Order: sequence, then structure tokens, then C-alpha cells
Amino acid sequence: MERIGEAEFAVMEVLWDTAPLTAAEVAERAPADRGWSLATVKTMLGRLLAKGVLTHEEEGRRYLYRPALSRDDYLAQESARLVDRLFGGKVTPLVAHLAQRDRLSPKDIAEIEALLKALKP
Amino acid sequence: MERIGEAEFAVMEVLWDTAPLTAAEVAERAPADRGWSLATVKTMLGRLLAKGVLTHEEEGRRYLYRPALSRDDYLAQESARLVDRLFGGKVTPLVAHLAQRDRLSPKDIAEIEALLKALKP
DNA sequence: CGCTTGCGATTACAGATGTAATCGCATCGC
DNA sequence: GCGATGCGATTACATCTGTAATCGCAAGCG
Repeated sequence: MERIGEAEFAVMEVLWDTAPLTAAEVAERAPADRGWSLATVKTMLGRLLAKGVLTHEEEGRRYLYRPALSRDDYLAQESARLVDRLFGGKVTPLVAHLAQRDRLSPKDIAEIEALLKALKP
Repeated sequence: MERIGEAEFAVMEVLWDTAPLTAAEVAERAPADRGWSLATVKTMLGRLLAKGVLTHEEEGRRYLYRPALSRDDYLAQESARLVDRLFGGKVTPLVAHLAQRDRLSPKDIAEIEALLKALKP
């Protein structure tokens, strides 16, 4: 699975929010704090195409870009990577760690409990 | 906070397991599948020193390397990065996602529930 | 029909990272 | 003492990533 970088991810976010878009439209919607030039956005789009995580269809002489990887699949992939690398592939230690370090609020805990309860048969 | 790369992380793992160690000892204990030369390990150690995540003390004409960042702090840092980037900084959606995608076993769920219960006042 | 304009493609370049060879010096064995 | 060894430091180089300028061509304007 091709890795996608931090800046590339920001481009994906734009397209996960709205698709399909032209390069210029992606540039417009990109986070302002990035301060990207249109050229930079075009490079990103080209690389993401090459990595297979975007598709494009021609619209006149332009391309319309569209994600080929769902945000959800991406989340799953990245979460799994973290869990594998840092927590021996087990989710429980991750939750334990987050619980201790992030000081989950009682509300958070209640939410997660409800969520888990709903998963049980 | 200085980022540490994938290969650098592998070196840290060795030192989190056992410390302090000399460069040669780190090389011996590094994951075999990396196939690292001693030179490579030395480069890693140098860079990790420069990043401040290792310390060294002189032992004769060699160094003994020792982590300056605990594995736990590193886990916290990386977990927080993931949660921030992908889940809007909220832990609950991450757990929800893991629960759905990773198909937590009933045993996992029970473990996490017990863990959360223990956190409640 | 030619000229501008707008597009993707190509090229550029710096910094980080992974991998490694080499260098300069201190030390240990003789 | 002196040469071989072993150490960290320096240098090398390819790849990936972030950022961007430039190129070549097609299409639309006049």
C-alpha cells in the first residue's frame, strides 16, 4: 500500500469532502494556512494519481479528480499501522494508553462504553 | 518535538528494551530482517543523539547510549498525532472506528470495558 | 487563422530519511 | 614505541516529500 505524506493527505481531505474537482478547485479549497501555489497542488495531484489513490476523468481538456481510496479505508490503514508498530497489533493496549495519558473524561468513557455495548450480540 | 523515522524507531526499540548499550551492541540486537551494517546503526545513533532523544555517556573511548525519551512518552506523542490528524483530536471516534473495522472480539470488548470501569471514580 | 491562456507534464531543488563507506584519532597488543 | 584495531565523526548518495517554476500543447478569443 502506497504511503501518502502529510501534504498529500491535505489534498485528499479536500477531495474526500467534495469530489470530483478540478485542480484549480482543489487549490481553492485547500487549507489556507498551507499557502499553496497552484503549481504545488498540481504536483500533489499528479503524485496521488501515480500512487493510485486518486482517479481522474477528462472533462474537456481538464481532469476531474476523485478519490480512489475512501477516507474510511485510509483511517483503517493508518490506525492499523500505528497499532501494529507501537502496540503489538493489539487494540486494547492502545485504548489503555489513551485512557491513562489522555485522561478521558467521564463523558468520553460513557460514550465508549455505550459504543462497546452496542457491539455486543 | 523532533520526528523520528521508521528505522530510527527500530533503534530506539532496541534501547528501550535494554540500556545502556554500545553501538556494536545495538547493531547486534537490531532486528535481523533489517540487515543493517554497523555503519548504518552508527549513523542512526548519531542522528538520534542530535535529535535529543538519546543521551550518551563515555565509557572508555566508546559511548554508552541510553534513551532520553521514554517509550511511553513516545507512544503518547504518536497516538496523539494520529488522533489529531485523523479523528479531530477525539479518542471516541478512533475507538468507534477500531471497533467496527477491527472487529474487536468479545474478549477485547470485555477487557476494554473493565479497563474503563477501573478509571471511573 | 493566429495569439493568448490555461491545462497537465516535466523538471528543479532543498530537506529528511535510509543506507553505507571512509577518515582521523586514540588505544591495545606486542 | 608502533602498527593494527576500533571508535565516533564526516562525507556520500539514493529516495521520498514538500514546494514550485517552466514547458509544450490544445482550445478558445478575436
